[in-house]
Amino acid sequence: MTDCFPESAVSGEIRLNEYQRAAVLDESPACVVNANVGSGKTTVLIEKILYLHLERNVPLERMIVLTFTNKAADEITARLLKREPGITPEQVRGFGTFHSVAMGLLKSDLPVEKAGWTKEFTVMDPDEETDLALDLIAEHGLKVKYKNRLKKRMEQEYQNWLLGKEESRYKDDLFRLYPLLEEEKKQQNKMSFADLLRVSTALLKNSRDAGGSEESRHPEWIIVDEVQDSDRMQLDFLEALRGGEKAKIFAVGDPNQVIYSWRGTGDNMFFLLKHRFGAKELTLPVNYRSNAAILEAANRFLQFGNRIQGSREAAERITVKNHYDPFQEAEYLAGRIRALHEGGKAYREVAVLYRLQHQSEILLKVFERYGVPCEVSVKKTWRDIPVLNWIVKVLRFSVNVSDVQTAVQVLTNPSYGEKCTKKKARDIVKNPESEAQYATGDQVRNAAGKGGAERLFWKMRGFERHFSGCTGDGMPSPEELFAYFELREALHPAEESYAEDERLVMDFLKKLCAVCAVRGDTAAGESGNRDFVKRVREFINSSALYGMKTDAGEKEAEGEHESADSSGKEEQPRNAVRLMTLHASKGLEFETVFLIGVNQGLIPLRCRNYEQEEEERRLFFVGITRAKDELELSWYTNPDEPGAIGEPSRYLRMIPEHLLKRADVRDEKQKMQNLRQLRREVQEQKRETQEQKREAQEQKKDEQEQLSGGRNSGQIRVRHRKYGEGVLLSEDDMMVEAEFPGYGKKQFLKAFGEVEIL
DNA sequence: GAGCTGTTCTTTTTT
DNA sequence: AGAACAGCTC
Repeated sequence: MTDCFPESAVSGEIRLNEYQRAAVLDESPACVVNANVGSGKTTVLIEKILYLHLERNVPLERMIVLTFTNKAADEITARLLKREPGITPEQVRGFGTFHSVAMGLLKSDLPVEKAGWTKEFTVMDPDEETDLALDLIAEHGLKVKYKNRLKKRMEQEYQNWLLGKEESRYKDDLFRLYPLLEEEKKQQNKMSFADLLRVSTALLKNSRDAGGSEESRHPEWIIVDEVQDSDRMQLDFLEALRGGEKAKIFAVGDPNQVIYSWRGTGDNMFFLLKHRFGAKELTLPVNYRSNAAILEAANRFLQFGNRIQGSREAAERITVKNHYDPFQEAEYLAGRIRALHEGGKAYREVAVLYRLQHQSEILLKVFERYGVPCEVSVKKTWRDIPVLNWIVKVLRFSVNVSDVQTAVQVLTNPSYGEKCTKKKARDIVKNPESEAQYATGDQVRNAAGKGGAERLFWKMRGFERHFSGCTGDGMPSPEELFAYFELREALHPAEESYAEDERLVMDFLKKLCAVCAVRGDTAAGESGNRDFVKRVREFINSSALYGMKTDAGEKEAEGEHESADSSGKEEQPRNAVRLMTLHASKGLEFETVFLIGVNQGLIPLRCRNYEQEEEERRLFFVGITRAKDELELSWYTNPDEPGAIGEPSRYLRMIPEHLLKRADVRDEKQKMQNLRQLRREVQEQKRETQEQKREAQEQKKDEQEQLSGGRNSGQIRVRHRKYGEGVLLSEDDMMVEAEFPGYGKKQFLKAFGEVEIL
């Protein structure tokens, strides 16, 4: 029992401890591995897959490997490929996030028609579902409370609705909205993220109950990473996928790292899964990451399982520092990190963690001033880049002409394409003149005389017809696509941003064409779509789930030009200090970690109930266990945070004194002078962002007004006894809206006769 | 709409 | 604790 894992092809140079080995070799029908923090969880997963594949002759195609995030999915395939370079993409088709695997099943294995969609369905943006819901609320005159928080509400109460509850807890029409929304999504042949899971689960169950399940439909093995992060729907999906007892299930997770239960159900999914599948529980108790002091502290915060065993000798104590306020601390950190760097520490091995997103603002500003390279971990995808967001929508409608919502969004975009009101866009989209003319291509020609909006609409409508013949060598080039949609005009060449927009769009189209071309070569045969349109649809769908990486955000990196050619290669993390929230830090590790703002009222953040407090405690646990060698915790005498008080967090008292090294940083008068200026700047910046937010909100309001009431563009003057003369903005049966210089927009009930139209 | 009172939420984020 | 919203009356 003490010998190492057999040095066969399976283990190669990898050495596993006895617990890891037991997990790899276990073949119970269901097994959950309680993997302590830093215990080599992913290694076990990889070795398990290779063991099953190479030793037990389970084809990779018969395994489903599920992760919660794309990042984790990428890591698994990358590590697998490193061990076994011969593995093809075809073999790991069943590897991915819950959502992408569900989509794969719906596209190629399950009878999605039975649920009301067709195989050509597309995937919705999360925001789009909220927009669609708002349209339906208006259309059907539904009464729904808290409309501005609709997205959150819809997510939260969706489960209840699925469980057959009749009414929302707010006693409004929300539960009448769900069926309407579902019907509309079927009409427009598109699915939300939740639909992908829900519908595939239902269809899997259905096919099993029908008894006509072919063997191939059920995998031999289902392997799940980070199960503690899954929700009820994902558990249902697993159960359906398992198809009774046909597949064996192996799941890895850590109940002590549940930090997202606020968005799912309150239960700890690790134990829920264990009980639901009657799974055998194994543990991985040995931590390979942190030094002895950090682990001993972490053990005080363990909520489930036995203590974490360390693998390293005792070392440095944990530093606890008291700073006057965030500004003073930022300055201290800048100096401290620079010193670390001069001592040979790589910036990328240093992380600053905090509870709230906006705590990064001060750090960013001060670090910049002191020349400490740093990066706030917020990933950029095409969704954050307006022009790409638009072009994706153009393509989305082009490959799914039922998706009228997207068509309207494309046509009404204020920055791209010809300006078009929502009303007009709806007319164009909802009453496409004669289908026969469109079929002959006449519409596109006729539209030449009409507005650009109509032209673009017919281009999108005609996309499938125009490119349907394209296969193999006949694939269109990015330039052809650019020309087809007449993007030169649509992107507004007169605008300052045109050059950049054109570059972004061309890069995107190049990527699209490259992927479409490759897909055909490697995946020939039944699953290889010979048809260009089909491939574009596939690309657009997977990028909806994947949030496709863009190189756009990378340019901001410092003055020095890094490798000019970043094409193809995965973006490499810049050598910079990482700033991130505790949540974002999960799964990462750093040599040196600063955890800031460990004040009562911030860590833990004010809690409503005991469960919330427990989750805050797990969050703190996750934070301190990111550190390998050096951990520094700090609290403020004068925290800026509302709700936080100038006392150390009670979590600091939970760490035994002999593990700590206390050091207070007292104010230095001279530095305070320096900081006053900064403080002013940051406050100004805050005001600015607030203003921007307000403006954005007002713009949204304007759009809505434009939609509801016909806007009067001719300047009609009005008079009011208090506000004087103003301009009429809009008017309907009940209301008059006017703008008065010095008073802004005002609305009046017509019945009161307060305003006189001149 | 304006103005009032009472209620609810505020943070963390992935697909 | 304070903002944002719902629902009421005028």
